[in-house]
Amino acid sequence: MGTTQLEPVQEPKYWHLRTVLSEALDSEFSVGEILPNERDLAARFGVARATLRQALEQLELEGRLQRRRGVGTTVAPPRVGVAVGTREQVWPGMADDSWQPLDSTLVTPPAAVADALGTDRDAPVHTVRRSRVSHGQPVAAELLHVPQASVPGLGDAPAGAARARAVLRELHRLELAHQESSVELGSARAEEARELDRLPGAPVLVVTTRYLTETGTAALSVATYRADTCRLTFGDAGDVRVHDGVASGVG
Amino acid sequence: MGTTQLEPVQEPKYWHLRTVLSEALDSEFSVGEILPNERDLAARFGVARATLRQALEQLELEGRLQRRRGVGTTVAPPRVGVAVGTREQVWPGMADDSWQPLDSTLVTPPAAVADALGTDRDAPVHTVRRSRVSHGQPVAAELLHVPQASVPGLGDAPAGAARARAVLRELHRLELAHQESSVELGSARAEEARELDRLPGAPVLVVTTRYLTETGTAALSVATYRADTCRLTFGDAGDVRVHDGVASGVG
DNA sequence: CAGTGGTCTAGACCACCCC
DNA sequence: GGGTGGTCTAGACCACTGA
Repeated sequence: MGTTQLEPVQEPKYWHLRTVLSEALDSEFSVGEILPNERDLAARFGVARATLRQALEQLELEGRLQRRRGVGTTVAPPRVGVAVGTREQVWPGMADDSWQPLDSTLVTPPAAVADALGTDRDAPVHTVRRSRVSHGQPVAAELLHVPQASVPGLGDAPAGAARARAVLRELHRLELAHQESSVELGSARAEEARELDRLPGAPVLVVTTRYLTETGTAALSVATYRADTCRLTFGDAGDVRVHDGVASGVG
Repeated sequence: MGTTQLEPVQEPKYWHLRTVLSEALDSEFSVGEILPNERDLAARFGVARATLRQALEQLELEGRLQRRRGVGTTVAPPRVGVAVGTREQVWPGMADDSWQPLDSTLVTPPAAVADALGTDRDAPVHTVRRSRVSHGQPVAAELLHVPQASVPGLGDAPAGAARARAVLRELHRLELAHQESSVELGSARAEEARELDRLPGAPVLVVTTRYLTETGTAALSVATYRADTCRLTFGDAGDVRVHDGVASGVG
């Protein structure tokens, strides 16, 4: 990061700055290293702090940087690939323990959930909260909605994680016919942000999955993944990595 | 949007403002409607324009608003679901004409592409540019990398779209064994931004797909989708919509 | 406590669109 | 030209971290 001044260009300053910093990250910094603080960096490049922050925000969005209040800005490790769809269709919580059940409640769900499940709007639904951890860091928070009708044999498990596991166990008795997912960009609400160790509004990838039996929708999962640290993989695409931290191409 | 003042709360102003505006959008605006301009809105809520803009940025990220310089801010339609992975595996450009071939060049690719393809770093690769349109709007730009070795029978098609189609046609002669994809957040570079009718840095969903034959990687696709307008669907999840424009849950 | 990133302000000017 | 959103500034204060 030897350069001290930005040459005048016909390109927004923050965008040019992003490029300059990005190249500096490639060549002069290693993962985990702490960058100079924002006030120093801004002065060094001769821009206002707000402008510098715009560039840093871009780089954070791209998973290149990690910023923590009171601590500083560090160089982020490459995004972790998290499998969200494998070739074989399985119930949530079956052969896969990257998810950890937290608790479960029985409530009448929001209208949108009832509609997606195809149940009556006042039909009770078990909502199981699960958390996904990868490399020691929380990467996703999930709400799994299971209509009470899908798990009629559910006993009286004690509240908390035990009850969540009981719901999943009952679900596994059904035969899964099909599952379909969608991915979109969202922003973390207060509660999710806390679970994911981010601030409210942090960008997340929202994965909505519908689990279908022959007779209808047996469960609906809404999982929010940290967009800064995660790369979602489908069909075991473990290690495809092409772009330079950015939507990429032939440079 | 009757309210004029924000009650003091222990929550960032822009975040509270986002919530207020979000509710106003639900109840008092319809798709396509134009909001008051930023200066007026800021004054109406008694905040600086920068703070208001922070709230609008959130809502735009969530696909609730669309902002265009020189025009104004409008209420966005619900995100369109675009299929990126169907149960059946097919070559790009086969039974699916939502993609439009633009042109094709034969070059030695960036090292990252060569590595992902498993070819020598100096091996020539056809790079096919394609564009995807949905509901009359461009939603994605793709670079499809096909090693020359994958399409040995390629004739001398004229440059441009014809040549791009020829590459795809040759590719279809191979037998597809497997395909794997990953999705991550990125930001649009200058060229992609132009193709997608956005500004540089706009958030995009980057879908990287590897097409495999029995003998190795036959092609590599890097597609960037507009994150504000698209919901990517896997396994024909056409119309699952649960959250309120946000990473959602049981309110 | 000092130092960090996060929020917020009140202004200015620019790039773009449409009339 | 007049109006829009996009960029940029120079400052202030707040919330959080860790020594």
